[in-house]
Amino acid sequence: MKNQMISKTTLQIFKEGLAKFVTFSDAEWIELTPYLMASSIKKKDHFVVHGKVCKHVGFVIKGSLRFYHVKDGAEITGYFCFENEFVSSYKSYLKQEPSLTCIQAMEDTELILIAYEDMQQLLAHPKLAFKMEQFGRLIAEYYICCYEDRITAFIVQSPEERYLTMLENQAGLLLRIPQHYVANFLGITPVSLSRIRKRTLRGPVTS
Amino acid sequence: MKNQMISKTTLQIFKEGLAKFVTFSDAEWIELTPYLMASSIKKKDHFVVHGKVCKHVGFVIKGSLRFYHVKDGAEITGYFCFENEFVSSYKSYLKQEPSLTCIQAMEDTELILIAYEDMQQLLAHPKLAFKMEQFGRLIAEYYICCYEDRITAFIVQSPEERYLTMLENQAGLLLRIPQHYVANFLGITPVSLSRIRKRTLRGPVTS
DNA sequence: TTTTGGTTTTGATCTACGTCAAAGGTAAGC
DNA sequence: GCTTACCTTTGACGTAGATCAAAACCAAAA
Repeated sequence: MKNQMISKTTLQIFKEGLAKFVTFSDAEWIELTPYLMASSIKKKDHFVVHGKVCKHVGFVIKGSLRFYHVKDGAEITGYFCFENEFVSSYKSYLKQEPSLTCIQAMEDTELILIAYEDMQQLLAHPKLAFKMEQFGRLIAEYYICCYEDRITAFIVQSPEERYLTMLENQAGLLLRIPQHYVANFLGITPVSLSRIRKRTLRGPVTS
Repeated sequence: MKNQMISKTTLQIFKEGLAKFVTFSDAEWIELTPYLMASSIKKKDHFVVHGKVCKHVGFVIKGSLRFYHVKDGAEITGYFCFENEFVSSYKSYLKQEPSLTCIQAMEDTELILIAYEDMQQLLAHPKLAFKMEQFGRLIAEYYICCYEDRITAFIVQSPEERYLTMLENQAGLLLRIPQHYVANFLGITPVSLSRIRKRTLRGPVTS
């Protein structure tokens, strides 16, 4: 993971990504930019590893990442991040405590990072504090909604139903993620997912 | 669900509950109080029902509630709230869209409520806006951490393991919640939970 | 082209959890 | 007390998903 200057187009993508949550004025962007870092992660390298404190929130400019846990020596993938999404081991980042998950790039990935300490400064910044608080609240609320849906799926749906709804709502992702990662994400083994696909006769591309 | 004046002790409990997130000065409390409502819900009555927009966030002063979904005519309980916790059908409240979950009092319950419109006013209030934003952010972040753990449990643990960790970490709750609700919460049927308990020989009170 | 490493599929078998139904328990109400 | 309503346990049995292992597939590297 190495850090560089932020290109103009990268910054533009970031601005557009943030616009869903808050809009900063040009003057505010000038204040904000010094706290941002560009970074790239090569495929298979890690954004954060188990046991280390997650020091950054990232915004994915390009590429993708997966979250996984290690249990009995095996990796279990629990989540994914793609372009225009934020990425962090949230609990670790928010509490600055060791991360339970690993986050690894699935492809060569470009990010904009904000370090935890910088974020604390921004939250106390005379000109930016209010909007940063608002931004933080809206992001957090956004993820609460996502997580709520995901928990509900585990409570009320069978693995097969979870696969089929994923097929309806996020078919694009299925084309981009190795199937055994998807299986973990659904809470089952790769072998079982293969069988579910066979019996439902509905692969991601079937026309 | 009926609303009344807020008693002094109720307000005190609320203040202490908030203190985990933000502390308001006496002057700020004077501004804030008009936006609060006391409310009570009788056992089995609903805080919000499926299909209706959730108009309030509540803070539980006394009592408990359960979240449930209805699937094929059956109720599936997915979450609980107890004293000193916030309660709302978050996605519905935050987006002001129809709720997918029902929230029902498991016991006679007393709450402090903030209506959505009032919250919007507070978030724009000249004196309180900043702290309310901060408060909102911290609450949301708190729930993100809770949800993250819950999702992880579904991904990496078996139902039996989930039960045993619940037994370790939240044994108190098991004494207060009917077992068939706990079963749903763990993602299994009441019959299966009964068998897990038998085979692990570890009920909630075994000494 | 062949090799290699990783992924998906398939087969055989096991088992935890689901389903249905009956029997006990327990607590509230009459 | 008895009744009623609701939980929990138990039994019998079905099934989806897990496990283990082999084969097929596929794409990148040599």
